[in-house]
Amino acid sequence: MFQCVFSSSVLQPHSTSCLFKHLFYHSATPASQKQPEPIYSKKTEIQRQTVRAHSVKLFIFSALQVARQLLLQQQQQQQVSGLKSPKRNDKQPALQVPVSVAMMTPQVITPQQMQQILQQQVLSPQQLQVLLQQQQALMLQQQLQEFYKKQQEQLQLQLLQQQHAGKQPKEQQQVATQQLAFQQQLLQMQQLQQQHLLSLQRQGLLTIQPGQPALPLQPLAQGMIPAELQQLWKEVTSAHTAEETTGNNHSSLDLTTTCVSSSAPSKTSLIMNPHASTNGQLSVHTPKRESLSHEEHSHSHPLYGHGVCKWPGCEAVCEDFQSFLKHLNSEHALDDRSTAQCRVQMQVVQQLELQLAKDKERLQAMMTHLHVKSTEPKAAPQPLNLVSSVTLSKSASEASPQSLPHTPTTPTAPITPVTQGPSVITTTSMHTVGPIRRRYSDKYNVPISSADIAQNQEFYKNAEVRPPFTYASLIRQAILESPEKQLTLNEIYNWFTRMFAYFRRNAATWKNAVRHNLSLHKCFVRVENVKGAVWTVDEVEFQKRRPQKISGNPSLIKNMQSSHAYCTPLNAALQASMAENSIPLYTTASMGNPTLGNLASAIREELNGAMEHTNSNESDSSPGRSPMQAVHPVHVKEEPLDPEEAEGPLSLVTTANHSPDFDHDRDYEDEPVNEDME
DNA sequence: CTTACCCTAAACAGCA
DNA sequence: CTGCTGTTTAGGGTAA
Repeated sequence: MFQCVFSSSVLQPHSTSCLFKHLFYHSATPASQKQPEPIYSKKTEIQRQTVRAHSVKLFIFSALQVARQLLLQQQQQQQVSGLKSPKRNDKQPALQVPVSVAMMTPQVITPQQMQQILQQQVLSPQQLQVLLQQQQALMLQQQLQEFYKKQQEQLQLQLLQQQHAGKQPKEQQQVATQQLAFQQQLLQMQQLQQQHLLSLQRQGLLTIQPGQPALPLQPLAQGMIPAELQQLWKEVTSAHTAEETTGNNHSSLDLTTTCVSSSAPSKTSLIMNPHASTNGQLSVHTPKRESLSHEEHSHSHPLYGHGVCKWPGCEAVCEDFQSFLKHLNSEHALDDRSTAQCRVQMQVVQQLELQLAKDKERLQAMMTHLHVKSTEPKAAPQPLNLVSSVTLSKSASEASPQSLPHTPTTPTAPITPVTQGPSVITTTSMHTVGPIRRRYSDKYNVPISSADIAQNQEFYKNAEVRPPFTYASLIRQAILESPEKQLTLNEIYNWFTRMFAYFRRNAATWKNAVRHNLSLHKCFVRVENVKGAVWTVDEVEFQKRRPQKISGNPSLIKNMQSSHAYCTPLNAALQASMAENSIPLYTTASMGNPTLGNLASAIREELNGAMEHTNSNESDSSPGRSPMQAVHPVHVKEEPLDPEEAEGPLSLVTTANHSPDFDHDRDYEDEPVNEDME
């Protein structure tokens, strides 16, 4: 698999030729910000620009081709999966959605329509997913075309400027050219990053085949100390704002804006926001495109802009600021819902911060690459083997009133903790384990939910989101995934930390819960072994609990639809927000299917599994209930440092009730976990 | 309102 | 003594 980390992975692994062009593009980018050549004539510069333009052209073209290819693949995929494809259009890939939808969506479905679709549940989750894919593909295409246009304009402008500058003294001209080139390079990077995000997101949608090997992850802030990150961030942001204010290269920025804004609304309103759907407020939808493009009017209040309440998922229209305040106080008072939404937002921020850190590092690598040619072999491939979720804990804005004393024994910056390293390994091993999973899935007739756990493990492995499974089912899953169908307690612990980022902290809490569950539930049998004691699953006993437990599943359905509870909406909203920001859930490369569609389908399948179980008493592996349903006030207490486990603040989910006061400065480094016990 | 389920917390015992 | 493992109890939340 070839994947250039150079922020333009639109090309990703699909085409070698694309990759070559892609690399050509990179190498053809002007090294002007490097040491200026002694004789740096205008001609040379123009030649370079021409070459670059050509490369960009190639790049765009091939990206478009790839986009088409992907669309075709999707179509095939759909056909395989039995979805009806009404027609196929060569020019414009046909939206393979029910006619009612397709008819009103010649191009991009509006948020309202999305919401409507979702509400009416016209589509199955798979169909929704497909729809989303297509929407994204369409948008990508549009954006790429736009990007191409902008690039051309930009280059023309550049050439003009250079011609004009030719009358100036040579030195001045040289400096100006270099500055321009560098600035544009920076801009391009930003654009490419956006492209990259988008493409990653799309890829996340596309790589849903369980057997598909996961791509290696990016390092998050490998080798970068927070200060550096901050500095970099400053640089980037200042550059960005400078460009925005000058408006000089605004054309290039437009794409970025469009990219975000155009992809935002649809997904947002699609997934997010139980609230709006329940309140029926979505009818008054104002496209986020406006509110995102310029923020001038929203200075007064971060939650108010363009006459719309910007509370996540609200979008209620408020005539003026006063009515907004009224609305804010009435609709978003301090209640459970708001608290939950706040938690969601916190997680979103957390994810975004992570993504930001990651992309900053990528940007730096790119800049480094462009500055110093000698490092170029190292720049791209190096990150591939590394994992990113590390700094999740670091930049995490988790709320923990008492977060201080938890600093692990290794408070240093972004190490690649052992917890992470293995996570990559397990990513691949996960897939090798696939057959095993399938085996017992078949064996226990639980292909759906069990597979869901497994599928979405790619997501939970990296996202610090609480898995919506009970401890019991997770333990069972862990044990069943083991070759011997038995695990020691410590191995179970390791499985938890390995498979779920969420369990890389609060060790004392969840470990206690694990032990508690092991002891409490009859389905877990302790077996004395030569080496010690191992835990096994008594499947019969486990099934016995199911009928009782299953009663909780319809509630989950209800939760999903009415969104009263936080658990599922939390995930969905999180996904939505990630999607909204074109964030590929920050480990997209490695995550098989962290997408809305998959999550939705996973949940749906889980529900189906539950329903099936209700009807036929067939076995099922995962309970429908979510631990998140219990949102307890947590009595924060000092946890002893566990040399083996990551210690951190209590999770956002459990602590958010207390304190919206986020501690951004704390290090949440995970401790190395002794994995290789198996 | 009751019941079942789930979660967290915590006390406690046994063992290395 | 400390830490891990395992058991048990208590209490709170959710949902049928």
